[in-house]
Amino acid sequence: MQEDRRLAVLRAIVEDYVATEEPVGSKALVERHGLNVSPATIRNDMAALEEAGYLAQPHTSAGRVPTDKGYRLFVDRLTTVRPMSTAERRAITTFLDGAVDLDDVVHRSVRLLAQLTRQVAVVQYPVLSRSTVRHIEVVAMTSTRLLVVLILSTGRVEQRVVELAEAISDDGLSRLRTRLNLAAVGETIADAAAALTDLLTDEERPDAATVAAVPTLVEAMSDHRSDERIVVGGTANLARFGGSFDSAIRPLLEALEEQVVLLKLLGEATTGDTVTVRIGAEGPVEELASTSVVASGYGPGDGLASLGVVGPTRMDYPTTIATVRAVARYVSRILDES
Amino acid sequence: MQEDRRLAVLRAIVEDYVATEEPVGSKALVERHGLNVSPATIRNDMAALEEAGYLAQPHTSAGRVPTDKGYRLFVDRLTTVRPMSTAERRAITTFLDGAVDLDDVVHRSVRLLAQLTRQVAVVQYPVLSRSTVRHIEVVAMTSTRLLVVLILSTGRVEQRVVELAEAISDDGLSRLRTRLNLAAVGETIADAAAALTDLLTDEERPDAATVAAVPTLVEAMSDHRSDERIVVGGTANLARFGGSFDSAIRPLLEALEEQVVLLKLLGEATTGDTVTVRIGAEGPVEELASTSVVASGYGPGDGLASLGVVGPTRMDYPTTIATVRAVARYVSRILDES
DNA sequence: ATTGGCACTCATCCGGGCGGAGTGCCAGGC
DNA sequence: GCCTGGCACTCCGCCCGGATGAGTGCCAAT
Repeated sequence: MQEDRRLAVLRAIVEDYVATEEPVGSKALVERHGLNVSPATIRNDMAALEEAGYLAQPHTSAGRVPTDKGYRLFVDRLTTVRPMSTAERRAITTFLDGAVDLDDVVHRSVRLLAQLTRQVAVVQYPVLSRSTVRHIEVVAMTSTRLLVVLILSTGRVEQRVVELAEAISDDGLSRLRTRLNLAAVGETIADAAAALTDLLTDEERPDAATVAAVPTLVEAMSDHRSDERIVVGGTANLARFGGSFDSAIRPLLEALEEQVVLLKLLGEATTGDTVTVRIGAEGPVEELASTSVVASGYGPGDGLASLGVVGPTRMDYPTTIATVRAVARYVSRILDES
Repeated sequence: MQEDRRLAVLRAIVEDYVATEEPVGSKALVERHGLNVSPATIRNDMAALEEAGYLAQPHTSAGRVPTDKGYRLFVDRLTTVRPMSTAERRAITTFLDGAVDLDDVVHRSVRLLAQLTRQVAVVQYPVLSRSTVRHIEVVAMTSTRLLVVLILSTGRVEQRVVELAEAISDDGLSRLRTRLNLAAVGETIADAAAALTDLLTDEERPDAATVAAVPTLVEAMSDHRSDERIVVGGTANLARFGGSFDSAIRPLLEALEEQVVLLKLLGEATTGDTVTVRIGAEGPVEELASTSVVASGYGPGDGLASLGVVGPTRMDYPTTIATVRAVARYVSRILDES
C-alpha cells in the first residue's frame, strides 16, 4: 500500500531530478505528478526513503536527490522498457546500413549512439572468432626488415614488422611466403598457430627468417587484444554534464583516453549480450563516482565485444537503455550477415 | 629607442600573462623584469601599445592583456627559438624509436606531443606516396561478396568490400586474383591504377567480378582521403584551459570530433614543413576565436601531412613551437628510414 | 623623454539582512 | 492506522553597501 506509493515517489523524484537537475521538493512533486495525496504525506515517504538510503539531501531543507542506491532500485525495478519509436528504429537501420566495412560499422555506431543518447559513446571492436587464415603476405621493407600481413577470412587484417638477424634474398622471401601459406591457409586460427609453430621444429634446419617470422605471426593471430581497440565519440556532450570540471569532467576525459581503463569500465558493465548498467561508485574507477555506464555485449553470435555510453549518474536511464539495446542488436545483426 | 622598449614591454606582458593568466599591470612589470624605468613610463608605453592594437584592457583600471595582434607580433618578431634540452630531445627519440609500425608511430606522436606541450595534440596520417603495389588479395565472404585487400610496399593496407551482381566460383576467384596481381604488382600506385583500368577494356569480355572489383581497387588506391585520418590526444589537457566551458571548450570538443574541421584547421596552419602558428580569430572557424593552432607539415620527403597542437591563444608559444618542430622533424626522419 | 604625484575607476571581498523553498513535527480527522 | 493541515524552523541564494586595493590617466616638474 504505502510501499507502492513510496516506490512511485522514488520514481517521480528520479524522473524530475533527471529532467530539472535540481533537488525536488514535496510540493512540486505532487503538482507535477498525479499523486492524490498531500505534500505532507510525501514528506513522510521521502523521510522513509532517505532513511533507507535511496535519497539524500544536499543540505537541510533542500529537496531530495536520488542516491546511487536510489538509481539502482529505479533501473532494476521501476523502469518499464520504453519501446523505440519507428522513426528511431528507422534512423538506426538506415544509418547503419550504409556502412561498407568493419571500421565503418564501428565508427557509425559510435556516432549514432552519441547522437541518440546525447552522451559519450564507446564502442569496442568486435572480436571475430571462428575465422580462418586466408592468406599470409610477406613484404620486404629493407633486406633485414619484413612486413608480415595476415589476412583472415572475416576480413580482419593484422600487420607486424619483423626484424631479421641476417639479410634475406628475394628467393628466400618467396620460399618463406609459400611455406607459411602452405602451413596456415585454410586453418582456423588455433590450428594455424599450431601448424606454424610446428614449422620451427619439423624442419631439419629452419632458416633465420622463419624463426623470426613465425612467433610474430602466432602472436598476431592470438592478438585479439589488438581487436580490443576502442572508439570514442560524442565527447562534446560532456558540455551538458553538470558538476565541476575538475571533479567530474577531467577524470572522465582522462579515462576516455586510457584504453585500458575504458576496457575495464566496459567489461565490468557487460555480461552476455544484455544491457547492463553500472551506477556511480559501483564501478572500479573511483574518480568516476559520479558517472554511470550503460553497456551491452554485442557481436556475431554471442556477446563478444561491448558497446555503450558513459554519462552522469543523473541520466535518462529508460531511453538510454532502450537505445543501447537497439543499437547493439542491430549492429550484431549486421555483423552476422556480412 | 622607445620603440625597442615598447617591444620589450609587449614581450614582457605576453610572458607574464601566459604565466599568470592574469592581466598584468605596470608596477608588477617593472619589478619582475629588469626594466630600468618607472611604472609611469611603462604606463605610457602600454597606452601606446593599446592604441596600436596590441594590448587590451578587460575593464578600465585593470592590467593589460595581449590581443591576437599582440600575440602575432610576439611570435613573429619577439620569439627567440628556445633550443630543446638534450633531455627533451632524448625523450622524443627514445619514445618514438619504440614504434613498430605506422599506426604506432602516429599514436605515439600524439601522446608525445600532448604530454610535452600539455595541450591537445593532433596528428594527421602521413600520405606515403611513391609506394608500389605489393599484393592484392581477394577473399570471398559470401558467393556474391568479396573482400579486396590491397597491400602497398610501404605497409599501408586498404580493404574494401565488393558486391557482385552474380555469384563467383572458386575458380573464377583465383583467376581474378592472379589477373589483378599480374596487372598491378610492382607498379606505383598511379601506374597500377592505369593498368587495372586497362583490364576493363583490353579483354574481350571482362567478367562480372573484374568489372566490379577494379573500380573499387582504383578508388582504394587513390584514396589518400582515407589517409587523411586524424588522431587526437590529450583532450584532458582542456581542463587547464581557462575560460567558460560553453564559449571555449565545447566548440573545441566539437571541432575535435569533426575530422573535416580539424583538417581545415591543420591545413590552414600548415605551409611546407615549417612550423606555422594561427592565432585566435585568424582561423576559419569563428567559434574557435580563443584558440590557437601550432602546426607543422611533416612526412617522408616534403610536408605531406600535418601535425600540431591546439590550445588557448594564451599559450607558451616559444616552447610549443620548439616542441612541435622537434617532433615533426623526428617523425619525418623515422618515416624516411623505414 | 622620463618621472613622481595625485585623483579616479572599477573589480573583488566581506557582512548583514531578507525572501523563499522546503523540511520536521504535531495534533486533529477519516 | 494512515493521511492531512498547520506551524515553526533551517538554510541557501540574492542583493546591498562599504571598505580595500590594484591599476590607470593625466599633469607638472626635471
